Amino acid sequence: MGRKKIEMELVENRSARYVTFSKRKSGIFKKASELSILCNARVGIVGFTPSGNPFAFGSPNFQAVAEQYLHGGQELEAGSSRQIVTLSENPNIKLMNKELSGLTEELKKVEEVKKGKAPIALSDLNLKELLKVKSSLKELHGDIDASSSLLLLSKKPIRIIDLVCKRMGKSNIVKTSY
Amino acid sequence: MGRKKIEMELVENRSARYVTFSKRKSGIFKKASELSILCNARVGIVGFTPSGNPFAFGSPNFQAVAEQYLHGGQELEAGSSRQIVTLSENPNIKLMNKELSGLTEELKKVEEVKKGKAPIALSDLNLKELLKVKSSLKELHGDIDASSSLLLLSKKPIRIIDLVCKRMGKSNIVKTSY
DNA sequence: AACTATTTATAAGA
DNA sequence: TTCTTATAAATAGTT
Repeated sequence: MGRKKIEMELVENRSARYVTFSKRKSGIFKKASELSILCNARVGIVGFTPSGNPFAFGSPNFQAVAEQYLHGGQELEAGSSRQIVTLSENPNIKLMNKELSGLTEELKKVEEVKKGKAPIALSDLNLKELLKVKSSLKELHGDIDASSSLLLLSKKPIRIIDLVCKRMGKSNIVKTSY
Repeated sequence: MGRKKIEMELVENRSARYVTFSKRKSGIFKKASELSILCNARVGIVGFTPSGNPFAFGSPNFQAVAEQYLHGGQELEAGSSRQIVTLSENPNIKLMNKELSGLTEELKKVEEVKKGKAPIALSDLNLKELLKVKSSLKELHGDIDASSSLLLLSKKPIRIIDLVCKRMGKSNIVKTSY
């Protein structure tokens, strides 16, 4: 979509690659936002930049999705949680928080292993990563794991079907119907 | 990008909305795939369709991302896991599997609660959802939670910054730098 | 599912 | 990064 058509292959030049990434990431975020607005869908994107930094996007954000599920949804199942008012009282949310607690437990285990033994390179790495992940999760959506929120809010199972998009070629795609 | 410019608002007509969703979802998946290929980035998308069904996409798939992290990465940290050959031996993977085990434990708790008491509508719903989620997760990427994989593979913490994309308007965006 | 008139996204270049 | 602009792509309305 530019001055020239480009081949669908790695952009060799480093700086050019970063520029391309930046532009296209913005593009995808905009598309996700539009999809969400136009179709009353919810979309979350996570990934890693060319240099390994994580990035994420939510439309609307996960907290809002949860709120919508509790209060706004016109598509709530019969007999569900209309009478529940606060998020923290909702069983779904409680379960999600339990999962986060589980992560915390894992952290403790790793820390204990680390104290008891000579530091292994990988153990150190894991510990750091877990700590980062934990703080990231909390920052991201207040003690609720992102994917857990999304998945638990689902009314139907994720369906694994091949290739959504004929044009796609290489990459592995998980499709769903609606 | 069509015969007419459309307003960025809910497509009222139900069937039209579904058609739009289908087309645009394919579009986003393609974009994500291209971003991944062009920039050597990794991208995961999860969400819900207008009717509440979950959908997901990964480029490359999570398992492949893990493999790349273990073997192919030219950007591995010094002292990390080059000598480790199988995924199942990798501490990161073990931790991820522990998390899945945690989910299983949650399931057991919910089941026990259900047996002991008269079925509450919400408990039933939660149990079903958890079961679905669990099987979905396993199907999706072999006993490894999607977001956990991604997050644990990260070398740096997720950074929460406002608005990536000026054009975006409403939706909440989590930005990152690279 | 296809077909196009148009609108958008974006590759180069500054 | 940010802006501009020529082009390639995506897609809205139709068939």
